[in-house]
Amino acid sequence: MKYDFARIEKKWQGIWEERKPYAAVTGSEKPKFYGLIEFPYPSGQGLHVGHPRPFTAMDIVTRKKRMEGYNVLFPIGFDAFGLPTENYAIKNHIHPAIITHNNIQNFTRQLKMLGYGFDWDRCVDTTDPNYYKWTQWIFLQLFKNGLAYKTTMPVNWCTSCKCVLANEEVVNGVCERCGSEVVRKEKSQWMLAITKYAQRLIDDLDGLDYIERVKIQQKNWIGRSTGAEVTFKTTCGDDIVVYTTRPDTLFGATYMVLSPEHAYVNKWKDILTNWDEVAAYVDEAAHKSDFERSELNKEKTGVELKGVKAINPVNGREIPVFISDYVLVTYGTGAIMAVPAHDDRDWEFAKKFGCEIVEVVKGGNIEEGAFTLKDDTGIMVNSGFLNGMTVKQAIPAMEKWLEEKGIGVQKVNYKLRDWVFSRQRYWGEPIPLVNCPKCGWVPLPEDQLPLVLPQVESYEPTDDGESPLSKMTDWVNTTCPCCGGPAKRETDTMPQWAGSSWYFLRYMDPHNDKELVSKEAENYWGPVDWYNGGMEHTTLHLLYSRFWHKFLYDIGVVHTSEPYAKRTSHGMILGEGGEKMSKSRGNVVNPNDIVEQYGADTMRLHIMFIGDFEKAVTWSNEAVKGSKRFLDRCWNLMDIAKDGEESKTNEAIIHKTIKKVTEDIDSLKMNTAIAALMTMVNEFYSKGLTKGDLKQLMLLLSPFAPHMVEEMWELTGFAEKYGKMAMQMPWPSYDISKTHEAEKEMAVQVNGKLRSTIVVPVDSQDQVVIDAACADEKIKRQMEGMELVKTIVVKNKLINLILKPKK
RNA sequence: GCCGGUGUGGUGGAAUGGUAGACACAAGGGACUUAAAAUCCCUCGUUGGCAACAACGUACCGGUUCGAGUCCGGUCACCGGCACCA
Repeated sequence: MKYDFARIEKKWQGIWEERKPYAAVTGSEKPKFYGLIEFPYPSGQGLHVGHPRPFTAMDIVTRKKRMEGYNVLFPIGFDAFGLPTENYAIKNHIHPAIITHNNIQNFTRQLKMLGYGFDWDRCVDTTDPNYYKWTQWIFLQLFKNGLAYKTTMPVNWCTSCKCVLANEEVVNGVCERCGSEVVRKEKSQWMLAITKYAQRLIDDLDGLDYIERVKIQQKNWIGRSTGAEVTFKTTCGDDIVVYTTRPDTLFGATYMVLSPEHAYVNKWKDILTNWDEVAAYVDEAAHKSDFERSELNKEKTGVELKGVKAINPVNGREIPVFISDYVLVTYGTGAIMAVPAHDDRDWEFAKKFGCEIVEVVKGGNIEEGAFTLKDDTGIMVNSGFLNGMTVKQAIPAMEKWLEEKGIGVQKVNYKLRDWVFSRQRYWGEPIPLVNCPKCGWVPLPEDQLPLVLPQVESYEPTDDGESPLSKMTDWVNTTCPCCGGPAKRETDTMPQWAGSSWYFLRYMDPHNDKELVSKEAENYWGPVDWYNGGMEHTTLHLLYSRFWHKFLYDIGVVHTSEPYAKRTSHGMILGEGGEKMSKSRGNVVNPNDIVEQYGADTMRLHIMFIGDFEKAVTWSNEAVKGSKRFLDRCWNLMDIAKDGEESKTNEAIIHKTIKKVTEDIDSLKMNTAIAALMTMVNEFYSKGLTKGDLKQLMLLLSPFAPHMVEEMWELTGFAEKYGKMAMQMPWPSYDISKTHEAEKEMAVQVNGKLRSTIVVPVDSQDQVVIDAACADEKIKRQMEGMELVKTIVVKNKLINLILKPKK
């Protein structure tokens, strides 16, 4: 009988739909396993070939866990708010909700076509009011706890999306989503105080089983540094506070720089003798985007604030004060002490503006460039009481001195900024706050949630930066929940990252209309045991959701301070030619086509076989055939398998393969697991097999090719015999003593070079092996005129004979 | 510039310090077939040789070791992330 994948896959998908073998039961006696994949954005293009890679891997992991006796939660949902849908709505005049609904249906159909073992009854949709009710609820808790605040600040403004972006959404100065220019714009925005969690977000990484590069990337992004805040007096009476990581170089501070946005610039307006020049520079800087500012880093610019001098606290010297856009207002105190001898940027600036350069760490040539040390062993000079110390000794010495004099304190700084949370767009969760002229920002009472998105005429954002919702006067004008007076609703919406920051909790209890998740369900399922997702989310979704989860932990909603116990990441799938798949290159592979031509099981198997899961791989349509051929060969084994239990002939290969596949699935080495299965099948063909042997193959293959295996399981009578599907059987176990063949081929080296191989009984004594090696014809030839001085035997692997010419 | 990662046949890729190239794809040869597809068998790192075999070979240079793709030091190339963060 031929392997008719189309019929088989349709048949079993129907059976699974009906019998629900993937349903997770909250509170079962079995140990729980919560495997999670990043839920997709239901785009109009449908499933991309990039989706099945992580989905299939976690599907295999969870299928094996089920067979190992775990109560598995493997859920799916849709992260459906977002700009592409909104833009499509604008263009085609269809409501985003309708588009979303259609796209979700299409995705659902495609995901079911691939045979994933999702518990569909727990499917969530972030745009469903029953879902975003709880997104809004969490926002209200953040607000009530002082972690959501509104402030006017320069923000990243995408000129094309007409929308504010978070720092994490700006890549190389352009919008991560659309690639358009991002400019600075002063706007009043809702912010989330993620920086209050910066230290915990770093510290708690240590206890987590995340792949190392994720931890490193998150740490770098949070960017913790330690140093000191030092106060400089000025001739005008105001003190300038700076942040420095190198207080030891204070004697070398020959000038100061404030950022153009520093509050003192305006405050000193009347003192400055060159105000016009200063004002012009400030104005110019204000109109540059962050990108332009850093692009122009070839040449430092700035203006001296004439009329004010600062006083270096260690030597009392008066030093000039500048403004320059190389000092960022958003980091530290927005002001620096410049040490041109030991900082590249300060050196460059000092050369251009003719500032004094004083060497305070010996060893460089400060005429040619700043001497920036890679270690802290440099010796201090020109530094009064620090002279002769190493940098390592000088830092605490100076910190102590500053502290005693009351002019400096130790300080920790982070690069991480608070999260710009509001968006001037329609297709997002409404922010459930009301602005009352008397009471200020007032949260909506929780019993009024969800605050449903109103129907609008046009979703088009405006150039003045107002959300489309602002035109809905009926909706905007409301009454203050606090005093009952007239008030206005917030018209900005939440960013796409909101709904995805907690969705894994909703899966635990998706239909609860009283709480976002019940205590019982959260206690049972939390935390997520294994979360796989893309590296591109490391400093976005992954960081945001850790932050929200910590907050939920603090207010007692969840019982763990971290959401995910384990995090792995998959590599990208590249198009033919090793390039990123894109419509313009015409190298996009549609999973539909592969499934139609070869079947879902081949698609699943091949996407796992293609290469190292963590690395980028190139898709090849040609190579898919090999995976199909393998499944055909598995199927055809039914014709040649003889009746009987597991055979002695195949015992070693079967036990070896069980061991290999078991270990490889746990470490996501699906490619080598499949290679091992292929080797076993090849051996079955050359040595013959029994139904008992085939049974083991079917069980091992079941997570990879579930449709085909269930059909084979039925045809070979095992379904009837056990009254269970193959996927419901226990995972095969191996006996380590049965993984060895009776005889082993061992390599024989002479002076480390392979010269021959011998076959000896497994676990032979060293002397037996050496004797056998010396008796080998090829080795005998090597030994002529030589003397054996040493032997090295690696059990069951090799013998190395060290020979030396005879005297 | 800083932080990660990678470099192995024609291709995708395997190798706890222990027989480099498992497992596949492609290619070539053969069987079956009227023919094609499918299937099955054989060859398949480079050089020399009919062969047995020998020499060379995991980006490059050096080191440690009985033994290095793997460990150490240095160099080059590519990929990803961050980047005027004081």
